[in-house]
Amino acid sequence: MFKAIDTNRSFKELADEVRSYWKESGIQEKSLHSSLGNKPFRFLEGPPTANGRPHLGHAMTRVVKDIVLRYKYMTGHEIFGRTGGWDCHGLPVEIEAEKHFGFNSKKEIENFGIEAFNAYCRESVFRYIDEFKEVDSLIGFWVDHDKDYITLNRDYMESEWWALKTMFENQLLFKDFKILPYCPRCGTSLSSHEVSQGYEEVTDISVYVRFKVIGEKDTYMLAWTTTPWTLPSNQFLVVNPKLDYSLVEYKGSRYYIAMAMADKLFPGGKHLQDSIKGSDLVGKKYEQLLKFLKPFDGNLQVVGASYVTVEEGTGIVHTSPAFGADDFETGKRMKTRILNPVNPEGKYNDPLLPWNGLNVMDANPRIIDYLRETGVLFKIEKIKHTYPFCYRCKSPLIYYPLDAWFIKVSENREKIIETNSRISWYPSHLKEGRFGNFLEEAKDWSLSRNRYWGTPLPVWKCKKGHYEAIGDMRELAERSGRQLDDLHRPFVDELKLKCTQCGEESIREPYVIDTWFDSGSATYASIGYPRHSRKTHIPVDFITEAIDQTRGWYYTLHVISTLLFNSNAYKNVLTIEFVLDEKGRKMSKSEGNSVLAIEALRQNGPDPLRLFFMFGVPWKTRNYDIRLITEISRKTLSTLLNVYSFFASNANLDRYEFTGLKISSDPLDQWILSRLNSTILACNKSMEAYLPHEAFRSLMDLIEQVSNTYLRLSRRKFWSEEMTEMKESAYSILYTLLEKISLMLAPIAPFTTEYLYRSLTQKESVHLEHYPAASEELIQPELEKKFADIMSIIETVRRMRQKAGIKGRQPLMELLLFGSSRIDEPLLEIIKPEINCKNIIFAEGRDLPVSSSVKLNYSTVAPILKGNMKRVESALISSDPENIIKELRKKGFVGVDGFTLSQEHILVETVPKAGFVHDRDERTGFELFLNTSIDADLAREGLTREIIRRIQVMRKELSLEYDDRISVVIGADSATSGDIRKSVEAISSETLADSIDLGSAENGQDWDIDGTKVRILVRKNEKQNQ
RNA sequence: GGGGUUGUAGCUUAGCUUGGUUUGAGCACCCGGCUGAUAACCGGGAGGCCACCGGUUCAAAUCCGGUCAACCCCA
Repeated sequence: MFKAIDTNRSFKELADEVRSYWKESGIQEKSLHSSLGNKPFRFLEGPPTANGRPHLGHAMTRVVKDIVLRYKYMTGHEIFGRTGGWDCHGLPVEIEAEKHFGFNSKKEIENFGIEAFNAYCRESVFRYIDEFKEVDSLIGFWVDHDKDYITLNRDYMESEWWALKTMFENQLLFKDFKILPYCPRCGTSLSSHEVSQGYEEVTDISVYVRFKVIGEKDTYMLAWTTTPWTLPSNQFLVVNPKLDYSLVEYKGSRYYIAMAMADKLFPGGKHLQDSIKGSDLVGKKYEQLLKFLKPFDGNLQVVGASYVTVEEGTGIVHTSPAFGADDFETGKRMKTRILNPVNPEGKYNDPLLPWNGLNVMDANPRIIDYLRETGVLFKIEKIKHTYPFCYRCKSPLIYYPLDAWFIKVSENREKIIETNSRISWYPSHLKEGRFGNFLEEAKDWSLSRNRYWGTPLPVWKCKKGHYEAIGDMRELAERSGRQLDDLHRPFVDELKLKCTQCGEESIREPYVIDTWFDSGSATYASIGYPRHSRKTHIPVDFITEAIDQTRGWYYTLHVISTLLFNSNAYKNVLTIEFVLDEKGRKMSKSEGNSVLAIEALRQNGPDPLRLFFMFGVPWKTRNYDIRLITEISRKTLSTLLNVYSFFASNANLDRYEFTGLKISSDPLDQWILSRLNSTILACNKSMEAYLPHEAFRSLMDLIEQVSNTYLRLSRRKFWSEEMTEMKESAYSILYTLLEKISLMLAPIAPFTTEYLYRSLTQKESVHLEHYPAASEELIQPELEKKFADIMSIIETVRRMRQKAGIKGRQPLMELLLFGSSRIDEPLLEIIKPEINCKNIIFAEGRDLPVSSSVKLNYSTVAPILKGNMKRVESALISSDPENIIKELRKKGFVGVDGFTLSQEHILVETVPKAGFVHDRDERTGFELFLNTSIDADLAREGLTREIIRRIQVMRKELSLEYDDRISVVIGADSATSGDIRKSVEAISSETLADSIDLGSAENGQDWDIDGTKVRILVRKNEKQNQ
């Protein structure tokens, strides 16, 4: 027996039931701890930063991961790394903690105590992890959460220490300056995340100043800046080599300036030279503007850089490497030392400066005065712009050079570009595009953070400045003489070493590392390499995350793996776009339009949501649309369940049991088996190519055809009482369809397919089975094409019926097909009932059932006939049009009233003969003529169908079982009664009526069949025991 | 300013790799039909300068160049 199902249950309810079954029977564990084969497949989970509740975007990436992993399992892979992972460190966690305690400075944290502060951070992370796990369970993301990797675990951090030590020893980890957004009042740098919270629009004073060019008479370079306080430390001027510059004479002096800005700044100025390329200016030397500090060798010259624009300013950029990131890069490129006259409190600290001791912001107006006095100030301008302020204390940030530890990425660009060439990107444009471009410009990775909650940098420094890296806990214990349980701050800070070089005491560099190094280390640290595992999983086969990870996790994984292992970190990477709200806006907490995963699951159930994520390409944004979600699952899951329900109820009545696929000669059966196997082939191909959405689309098409074509056309087979060969074959095919579709859809909609598959097969789980392989010998592309042809013809005939105003229930005598091709006889038998036509006749060679008329084509004939037009026309009309046409066909011309007319002169019009409608089927090229004459017999058959139809409706309204028998009484006028009497047999066999009586049918239902009134009474007969 | 993606009906989209009938569906609306599984289905109506301009070609939604718009990344 096949399990009867209720097709009206919600998908959420159904999923809940399946989930309980999985739990009770340990299905998930079986899948996680077993394998259907031994091909290795390595996965790596991108660890969410667990500092917020999971939303729809999280849900989508988890669904995509799950689909790929389920597919890989079903295709006989042993999956490594099928676990979760959690990114636990970092500033976002600290900020949460600061909010909790009400802190707003580092000093407060330190007064409170790093130990207690970090203890709170650790605890807060785990609060969110529970909800992630809950979502994973609800949505069916099967990973082994007992084996999750956690970046704050000792083993994980030790792996990172190993990596950092390795890098240190290979000179890949080094200390340098970095220009960071910095708050002088708080004495701390800010992360970009923090900076972005503090932008404000302000009005500032900006200055244009002129730098005297050496060796060119009375000639200056004009530069613009909003930070006059950086002018004393000017070291370079930067131009864009590709931009056009002008030399302009203005008020007796000459100025270099970007051509685009020349007329704005020098109205009426005389252009001495235009279109000077920036590259031609490179190398020019100029005099120091404020002659206090001593510049270094190679300073005070023009250099080129592509970041210079003419959007604002002059196209010539004043550069002080201490106080700007671009500036700093320029300084580094020019291999100069940095001129920094400002101390960490934001005050000048160089006695050579007249403004020594002043806060730089306060010094600004004084410097402007000085510029004016010395004649180098060209112009002052007030501007409105956005400027970053400290989000804690509101004081303006400056960019300031700080000590920082870096990973040497820039010098290894070629390597990371080369390892990128081994990666398959989905979509492919990311490889050379967004990601590739980013690699081309890869900068050294600033690793150190002056914070508390993170993996401590395992570098110690002695009093003489010798550095040393420690690779794991045992080494640390040996060197320090103390054993630690926890590598975090503040415990690790207390350990002092003895310098191996000089014997002096070493203390740890006080930084923690960028949390992106944590997650980027997952390829090896998640398995505790090298202490707990001798092998890494590098490169893993597959990762997938949202688009923002291009510059995040994808990048850090790639860089670390390339530097440490000289390998790409992953072979295949699928990128997912964001889920937007119903109006296409980005979801955000502040807008209040973000959707929590758990809510979406509650509302839709897991499978409809999963299908929604698979509808359309994953790397295009999609709008969260509940109506669309419902529609997709209705067309697939609901349809499938209904097909099953039909199958099960009929098969149970027939006591059918599946004993293998039985293929019949029926082309309908052969066709659907061909479609099935084509689809299996397509799904395998798409899934192999990491394009699960394409597999889903193929499945949607197949499900549609199974339901609306195969099953609809096969239905009659199931009505025969005995088990015919045809019927058994159809059952076996339907069973096979349901089985294979369940298997193919299982990775995408794991709950519903489990329900369906188990109801069908009584097996343990669809998820412990192999993915179907195609029986290619059953694929018949020609037959699939022929079916598309006959479907097209059926549609065309239905259109013709409508044109002629004849219902589908009214049988017609014949359809004539004119065309060079033919349709196989068995396929004609499929068409006939669909179009309700007794005969289909190929009429090629016969005369078309049209009457033709001929008339003059006035525009072509006028020059020939001139004044004889009227006369010739009447002669033409009075002649036999058939003869005219025949002669035209034969000779190409015809004589009419003394004139010779050819084909272009005569218009032939055809009209279907009375009793026919005509249309052309575009797909097959057939000209179709449908005979619409209805004689008394046909009319009676039509009436019979109408009566049957009414009785069936009434059966349904009485909720009768398929095999319930009835008695019928029909009341009608005498002519109609006469017709019905002749059709009693047909009516009773179609409606399972034991008796059809003609009478008054009191209490029966009244029907109006196109004006004919009938009253029908239906009564259920008691079942007789056999 | 640089880089990338996307633009097909009111909405969601297929087709673009490899140029070849009149760009094909679904949702929603209206009309008609069909239905002994279905929350369905079928036909018709209305709704497309395939974003725009140019080029290649016998032929362009498709290939190439440019423009515009939206979004994303970077500065």
